[in-house]
Amino acid sequence: MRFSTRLSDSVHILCFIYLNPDENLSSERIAESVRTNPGYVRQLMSLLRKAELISSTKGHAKPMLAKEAGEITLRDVYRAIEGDKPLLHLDTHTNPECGVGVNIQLALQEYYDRIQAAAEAEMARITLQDVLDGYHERIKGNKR
Amino acid sequence: MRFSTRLSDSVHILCFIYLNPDENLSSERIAESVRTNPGYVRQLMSLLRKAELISSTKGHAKPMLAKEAGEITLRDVYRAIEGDKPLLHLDTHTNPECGVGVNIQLALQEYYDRIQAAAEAEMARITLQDVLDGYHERIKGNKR
DNA sequence: CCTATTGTAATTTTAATAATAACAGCATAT
DNA sequence: ATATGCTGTTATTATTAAAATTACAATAGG
Repeated sequence: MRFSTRLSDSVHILCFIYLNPDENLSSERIAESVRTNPGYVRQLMSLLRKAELISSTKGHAKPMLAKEAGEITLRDVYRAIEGDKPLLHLDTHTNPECGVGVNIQLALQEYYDRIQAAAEAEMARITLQDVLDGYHERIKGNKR
Repeated sequence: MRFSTRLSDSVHILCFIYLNPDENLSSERIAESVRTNPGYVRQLMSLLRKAELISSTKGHAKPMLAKEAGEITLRDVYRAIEGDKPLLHLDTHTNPECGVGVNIQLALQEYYDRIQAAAEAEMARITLQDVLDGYHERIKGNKR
């Protein structure tokens, strides 16, 4: 497959909502910024809404963050979008007649869980506000 | 794309080499255990050899670990196989006319780097020996 | 009522990965 | 030395998850 940009796109959407609180924010307008199509934006927003990170109502183009930007972490967004899908994947298709493969993979799971936990712990330390701060610094820098 | 099992398969290969030090270990024999084809096994082994994790010679079916199992970390394997490819990917295809997208993505990079570093730091704490220990415990457990 | 938009699902296209195939070159045995 | 088996490498094809696209019922607001 192509590799996933869903987390990046979701953060983009959240920032875009934060940065445009008053305007009419249709999925089409957001899609223009992400350079994708409104359907994809609405799919991601649907997941963000189910995770209670944004609020939005059918027919009304005014999505809003449901929490402060400082209260939304990258882990919240990751879990909203990816659910339990991990960063690393076992090969679950090894030869079952050769016990080595199966048991190595099962042993690996335990360590992959640790790696996943370390990554998610770091995600939990990063908020949408941090990303927005980085964004604003960049904007300032460009104006110099 | 389908998601990558290259790291898992590479660990499998390394363990298989460790566990079968004397036998004739052709890529075909390893491929049977991974349930894949010899060409794929040789591709991964080529990367492992370039990273000096194994040694092998053309025409001679006797690959060997180039280091102690306790000296090979998951980060070594990950970097051998994936190089600089990260776990999380920016969307580098946002609308350049809308500065928001571009700058949000650039701001994100800094935080993705932190997440990648956290994940790799945990990988660096896990050795092939750890995985082998987990494997042996599992084998023992099954015999009970 | 009419228009714009959401929320959702179904289908198609794209692209990274794994599978497959092919072959020159080396090692070992006979 | 010759034959056989295997490696190392490259090229091509198939597979499959992600993104793009399409469609439409349902709601908000004028």
